[in-house]
Amino acid sequence: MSDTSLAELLRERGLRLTPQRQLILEAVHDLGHSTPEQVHHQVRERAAGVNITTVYRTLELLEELGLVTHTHLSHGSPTYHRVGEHEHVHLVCRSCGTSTGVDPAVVQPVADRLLDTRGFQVDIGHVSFFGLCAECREQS
Amino acid sequence: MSDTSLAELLRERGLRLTPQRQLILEAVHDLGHSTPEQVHHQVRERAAGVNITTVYRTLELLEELGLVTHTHLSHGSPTYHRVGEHEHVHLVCRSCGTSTGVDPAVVQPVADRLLDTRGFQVDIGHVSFFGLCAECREQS
DNA sequence: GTGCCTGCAAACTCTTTGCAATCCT
DNA sequence: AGGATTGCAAAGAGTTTGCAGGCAC
Repeated sequence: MSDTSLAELLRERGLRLTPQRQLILEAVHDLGHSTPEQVHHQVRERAAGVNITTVYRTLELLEELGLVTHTHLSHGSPTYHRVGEHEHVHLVCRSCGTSTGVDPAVVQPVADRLLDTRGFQVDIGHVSFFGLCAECREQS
Repeated sequence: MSDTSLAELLRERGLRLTPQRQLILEAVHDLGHSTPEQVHHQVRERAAGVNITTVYRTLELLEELGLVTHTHLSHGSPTYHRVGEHEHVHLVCRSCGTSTGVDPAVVQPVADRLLDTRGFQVDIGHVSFFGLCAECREQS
């Protein structure tokens, strides 16, 4: 069904449905959150010829279409994930690097307050918190 | 006084106090939040010969010493700022790119809750929210 | 004097761009 | 057929590393 909506969204704009675009969208859905390089790897398991350049261009396109979004976590690379029901807040551990998701409802009160006091509309799907996860806290 | 603590921290580790290190720390303090390149520019106004490499190495060192921290905002480059009283949460507008600071107390309740429910200790000095600022919301 | 630091240049990673060939519609 | 799309290679940002000379201590 995501393929259907992809095809429709593309057609609306006079763009084309290609195997690469289907595979890349599928990879983002399957992987949860992932960097362009991780998406590339995943896609290559199915279709070896797909170029990293195409991954970048397609992720940008999918973002314009509103099918995926990206967030900047700790290091350099952005991570992409699907748009939709499963939006989440990232908890990124600065020690071990792992990233877990929590229900965005947790930050809703803060988002509401910032909208009231500052007029700033927080994008709840893009929130990341850095810090220390439970395991790493125990070790130190 | 920050110079004093810099000197002490360095000496404790057998490291040396150099003009570059003083200038770079000062630049971070003066600039608020800034990228390595911005720090480099600021430092160069006082001492033209300082190399960008040194800026990178020194920022990393200052972070180890606990004098500065960095956050990843929207695009590629990280932004550094001093550690201390003036910690703040960043509100980054995805439309115009501006970044404003708010009192971290705003997210304290969320941080507390995440510590309770997940054991995750949020680093309040590193929080960034993406979204739309008041001005950009009006325009659309 | 010792060895930490710096500057320079080159290497590296991640991402973008130009262009000709290819493929969707 | 016709123009969007891809792959390849090269160019670009941003960052890191190696090494020889210089400087803090």
